[in-house]
Amino acid sequence: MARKVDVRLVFQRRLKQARLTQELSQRDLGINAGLDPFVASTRINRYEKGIHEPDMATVARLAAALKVPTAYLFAEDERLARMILAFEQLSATEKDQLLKTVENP
Amino acid sequence: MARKVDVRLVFQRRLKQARLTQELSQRDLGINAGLDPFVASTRINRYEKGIHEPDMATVARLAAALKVPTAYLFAEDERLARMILAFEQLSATEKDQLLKTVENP
DNA sequence: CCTCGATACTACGAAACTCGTAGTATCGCG
DNA sequence: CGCGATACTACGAGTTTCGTAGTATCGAGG
Repeated sequence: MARKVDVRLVFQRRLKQARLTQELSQRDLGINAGLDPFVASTRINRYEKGIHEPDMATVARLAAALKVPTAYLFAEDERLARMILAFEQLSATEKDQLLKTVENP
Repeated sequence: MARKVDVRLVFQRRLKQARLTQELSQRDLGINAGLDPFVASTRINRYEKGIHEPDMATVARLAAALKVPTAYLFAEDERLARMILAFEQLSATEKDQLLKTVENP
């Protein structure tokens, strides 16, 4: 029953890592996500450090600014995280095809 | 730029649907997620109706009670949602194999 | 039709949390 | 060292969620 890595830690890690991948400062990420430029740095910092939790709307805007699906930021399992990113790169038909093979036992 | 279905609506929908799939009442879902039995019904109801937002820790416990990955509850895209559920059913080696094929352009 | 149990839902004030403000600390480089 | 950019934080105000205490609705049985 134990062993559940806190989602908040997962969120922090994925947020920071995705930001660094996009080569954005905390401030610029916040601005790109539509936050007031005067508070962008402060708020992103608090989200990455786990001091505060953003609401869902903010999470979605962050994900958009980071060019990742919102779900990615909550993927505890590393393999699932990679799959989410890879899946997004596929065309609609490729997605359908992949689903067809994976969903059938 | 418009067209972003609110994540909150997605969350509400997936939460409710997953609960019905597990054939749980709002109350029982809350209890299974570790909420005080006296407030379980109230709180789950508010989450499903979008009146309040649960914090991340609560979301994770809800996902566990619903037997879905936390990320699933935030998957805006229907195909991605299905993929997340299907992916979880795979063995470790199957996941690795699938990733290998999908991650290579 | 009417009641009863279970399920779904809601108003209200108290408690908990995030917010903006106004900074300080640290890092990289000339 | 000094400067600009980036990272980080204490504090009170404002917002949000919380528990309490219900009411509304639905479905089956009498």
